[in-house]
Amino acid sequence: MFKKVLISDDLDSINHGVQLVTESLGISEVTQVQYCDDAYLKIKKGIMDEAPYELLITDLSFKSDHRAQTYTSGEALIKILSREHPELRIIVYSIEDRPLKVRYFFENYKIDAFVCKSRKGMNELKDAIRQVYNGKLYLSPQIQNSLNKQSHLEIEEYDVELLRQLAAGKSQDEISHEFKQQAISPSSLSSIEKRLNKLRIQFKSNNAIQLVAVAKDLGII
Amino acid sequence: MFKKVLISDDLDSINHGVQLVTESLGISEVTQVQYCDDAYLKIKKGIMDEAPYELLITDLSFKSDHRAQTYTSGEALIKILSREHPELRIIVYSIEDRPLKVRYFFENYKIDAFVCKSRKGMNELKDAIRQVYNGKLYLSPQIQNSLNKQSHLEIEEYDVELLRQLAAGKSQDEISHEFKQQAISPSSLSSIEKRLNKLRIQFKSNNAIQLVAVAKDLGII
DNA sequence: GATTTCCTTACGGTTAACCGCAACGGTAGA
DNA sequence: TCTACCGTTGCGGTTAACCGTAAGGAAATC
Repeated sequence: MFKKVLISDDLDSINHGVQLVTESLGISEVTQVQYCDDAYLKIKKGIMDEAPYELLITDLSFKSDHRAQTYTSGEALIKILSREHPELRIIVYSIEDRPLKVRYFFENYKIDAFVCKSRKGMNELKDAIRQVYNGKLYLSPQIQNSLNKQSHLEIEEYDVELLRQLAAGKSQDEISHEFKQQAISPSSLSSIEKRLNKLRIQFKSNNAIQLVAVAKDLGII
Repeated sequence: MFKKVLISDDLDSINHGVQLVTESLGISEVTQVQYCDDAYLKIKKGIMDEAPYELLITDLSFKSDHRAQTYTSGEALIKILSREHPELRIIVYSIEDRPLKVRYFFENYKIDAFVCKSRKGMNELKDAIRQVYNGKLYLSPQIQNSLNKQSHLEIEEYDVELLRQLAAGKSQDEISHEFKQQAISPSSLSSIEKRLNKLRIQFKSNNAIQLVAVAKDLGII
């Protein structure tokens, strides 16, 4: 089993719950932090001391407070760590359960497990730690279909940007000008209309208002 | 100190964290549940057995799953309990920290404390239990200004319904008919236009699309 | 090299949203 | 009682969104 594990979650209640899980697995050295920056520093220090952490269990969302932070989210932390220390195993433990988001993390950052905080989250986390220790990936049962569905795959970065601009209150005409200026293609008003029409059909929406609402529900924007 | 306490939170990690707090206060009989319906039944049973729970510590948001529930949220649970058993002390332990929401619970349900899940949530919860035991109210420091009513900007139920209908893809004309049918006043297209205009100004939105996006971000819908 | 296909763009017509103005009715205060 | 005020409703004009169609161009296919 892992010997040295780092737990990173801003909520103290959760941190204690996770610590309970690691202890039940007989992991000797477990450290808790409540800020992503602290997690980063602990991991760096572990490597310098030649006693590196083998596993990071981290939340995604961290409330900001008076302490200024370099890494303000679990994603930022995972991003830098997965690049600088690809040998570090990472388990995401989050309330997030939208398939698109889950897949995003596996595809972009090579995480080892994604466990959804839930009624059975602690048991799932225990399973996840075991699986990851054996070199396997782990996904909470409720999101196990997240990795192979291509239904959401059709959304491009362009569409996301379009939806973001809409949600920001821009008119289609303004977006057209914006895209022309940024040399984003296609940029004509007509193309933007057509693309939005496609998205409306895809997401079964009556109009742009509902479209943005649905996109927000799905975590696309 | 309290002798019999009920903890209600769907996340097992949190439940364990809260249990740790109650144990540290020397509370002998602590029960955990993960569904609001279970909380309601336990409390009813306690009264029937003439060994009632003195304190309920509950979350607000509960994920729904395969189990059909009568009470699907902490609010529904608190609503019924505060009416049927006003002698029961209630502490809300939630990630919610928006002043309007916090004040809403104090004004409508006579809760005894509102503790925000946070980095220091467990300590605050401990303080809250002590204060409530001494017959006082408790508020997490970060929301202590929530109770003074400064905000005339309060959103009415009517506005929320309007925004929901918009987000569901209804046109203003359709909403007008809908409201007429349900005898919701005002229902004229003109009034709906005017109300939406007011909301747009209030939330600094350019159009209905951005308005719905902002409302979703704020958790209004 | 010609044809097909896909994408971008343009344009006109229809519908819905947005905006200001004014009329109506209920209410509270003079 | 009169009047000022406020919220609701109706209406006309302007703007933006929506929708179908078609022209133009690039890449792909044959």
